[in-house]
Amino acid sequence: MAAGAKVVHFSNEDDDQFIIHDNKHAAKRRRVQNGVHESAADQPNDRPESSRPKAPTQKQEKDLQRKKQELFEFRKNLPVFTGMIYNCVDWLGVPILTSISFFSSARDQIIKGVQENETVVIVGETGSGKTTQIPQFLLECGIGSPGRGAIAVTQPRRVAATSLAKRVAEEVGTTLGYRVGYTVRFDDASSQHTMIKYLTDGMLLRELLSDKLLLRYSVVILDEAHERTLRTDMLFGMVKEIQQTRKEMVQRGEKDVCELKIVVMSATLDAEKFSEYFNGARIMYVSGRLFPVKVYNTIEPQSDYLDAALVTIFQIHMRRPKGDILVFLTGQEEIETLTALLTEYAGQLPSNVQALLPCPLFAALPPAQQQKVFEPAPHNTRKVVLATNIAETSITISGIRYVIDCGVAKVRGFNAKIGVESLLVHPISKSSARQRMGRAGREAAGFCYRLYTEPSFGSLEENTIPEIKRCNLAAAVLNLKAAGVHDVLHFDYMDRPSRTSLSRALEQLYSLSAIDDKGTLTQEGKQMAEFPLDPVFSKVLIQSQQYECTSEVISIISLLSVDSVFFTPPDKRDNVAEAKKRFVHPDGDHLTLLNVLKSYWEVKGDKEWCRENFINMRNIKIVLDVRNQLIQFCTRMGIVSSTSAGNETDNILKSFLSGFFQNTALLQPDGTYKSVVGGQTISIHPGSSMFGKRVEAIMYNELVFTTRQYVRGVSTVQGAWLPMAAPKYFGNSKLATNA
DNA sequence: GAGCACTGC
Repeated sequence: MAAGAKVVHFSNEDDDQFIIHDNKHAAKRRRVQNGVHESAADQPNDRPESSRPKAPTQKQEKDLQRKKQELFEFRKNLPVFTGMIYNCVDWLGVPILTSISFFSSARDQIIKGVQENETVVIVGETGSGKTTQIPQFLLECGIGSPGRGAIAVTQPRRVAATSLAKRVAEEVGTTLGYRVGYTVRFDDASSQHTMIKYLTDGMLLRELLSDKLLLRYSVVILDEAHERTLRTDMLFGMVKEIQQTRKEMVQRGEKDVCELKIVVMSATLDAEKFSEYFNGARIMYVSGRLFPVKVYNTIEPQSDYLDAALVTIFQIHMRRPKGDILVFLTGQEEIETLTALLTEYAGQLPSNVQALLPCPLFAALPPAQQQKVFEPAPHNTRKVVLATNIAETSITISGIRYVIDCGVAKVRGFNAKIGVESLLVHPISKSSARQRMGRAGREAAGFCYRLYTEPSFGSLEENTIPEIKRCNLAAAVLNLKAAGVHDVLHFDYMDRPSRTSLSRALEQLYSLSAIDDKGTLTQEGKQMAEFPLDPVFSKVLIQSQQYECTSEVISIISLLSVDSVFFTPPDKRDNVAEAKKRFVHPDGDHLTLLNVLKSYWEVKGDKEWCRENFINMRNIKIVLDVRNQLIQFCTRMGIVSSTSAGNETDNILKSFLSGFFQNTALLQPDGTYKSVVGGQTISIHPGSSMFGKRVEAIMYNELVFTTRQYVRGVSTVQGAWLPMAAPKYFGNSKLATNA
């Protein structure tokens, strides 16, 4: 390689490399001061209003039928409709035709498959139409019917559930919420007439609490099963058990019960694992509609993938035909750094070359700016989307023909032994790398540039570790107990969490008095499980009655349920810090957050005020939704939600301490803080109002290890409060005697 | 002195 110049060499590439001057120093992770964000406050997020679940009028009926007919022309050409169904694939994933496949359509085979088997695993690539069509097939053949029960289709994400329901309602020819509908948090477009219901997996878990055998459904379709979210994994175990129970009930001749069909849908080829778990369920493969993607790996390992990404972007830009580029990076900071560098270099491009438009994309970005990613690039311009993992599953962008994959991602972890969460950069799995690659082949043949060598790819884990094995299970275990699963240690998990992790969750629930020493749910535990909250928050909310500050506690819990009520454009960090100071309460973040909400109410949510104070309007709206929902739950459970602490703000903090007594730290003589549980040195996150302050004791909302053990959501507490907050926990400790 | 992947009830 020439001195002072840098090229990234990929496998299979021809030799004419585009060379730009070595920018290694420029690419260092410096904080970018001149970002590209223009407006501070985002646009209000207008959540689509659910249509009222009514039967269509005669006129509507006519329009609906016309639309249905139009859509049918498209539907009938989908692979899942008339394509091939394969019973098996060879080791490369290439389908092997079997004789049955030739005699009937894919549709008929799928129907037959579900009719003849209690559980079916369907593997289909993106574009096969499985998620929209299969529920309709099952409705048309009568497996889903008013007599037998409805069809539930679970999705890991809200947007997917709502948009799929809208589409399928049109295809079926019904008004949304009537025969086809959806149920997600804060938004329900379903009725007793709904036969196909799309819902988030979390929502089905909640329905399980009141309908323990899911009797209103005859089929449960678990979609996107390969993602292995915590909730999908919990559903696996629960529906498997329910299926067995209902089968036995039918065999005993009980009335008003039919067997439960389970359909597991997955995009990847790990179907054997699902099949094995579901007692050898039948596997069916549906062909998809993905275009081929040519993969390049670097010849040498890259020490700085950000730098390598920058060079690769220009290599593609100068030498490859039209088509937008999607770059996978790990986080906001990297994205902002690369956006700035790209803007800088793009300005130096010769005038005969098309322009380059960087578009950052990450979850914390305000919706108005996320929207820019979807707008087609201006004439003679190539769009470069710089994204986190959000573009791997949650957001699909059209026009992408080139993917650059850095091979790493930030992953949430949980060390059950010491009970600490972490957020660290980790190599992705092969399946994740394939998923990223596939983003280049959705509309035409594409190209994927991996910024790591082929042997490195070979050494990656096959699949991402399921979430259930790397998170705090307290909420999940409480949910299981409330749904009637007493023995959570021997529950039928597809991937069993470690014993340490389960024990820790049980211990935590015991310390919160949610379960007794036999592991049985207490009265308080039952109440805690009702709330759509982490058990710790539920505990605080229940305890707030004694401290007479339920109103404030509900507000603060709602505020803590979003990442941040502020929005920080990269070039306005100082201004944001300045704005935050206006709300600071000397006792810390809990009461500071409350001040933000109070101020927001005082100005009645004025948009200009929000802009001036860098208030994240999308998140404030979520806060208000959560708050309203919590008030509703309180009313239902006989908790007076309007009780206010007035000026007794200590009571608010004492309430929080009754749940968060384990999340406390004491000031050491050297000025650092040491956690009460575990005795670790922790640092207050720079985003906290308590940053740099020294007080006797602090309580924090969360502890996450990134570059250090950082605590966020921090407030001052008095050491003397600790034994009062958790007598069972601190009763014999030194702290209690000192106090 | 200095920083927060993504979902969901």
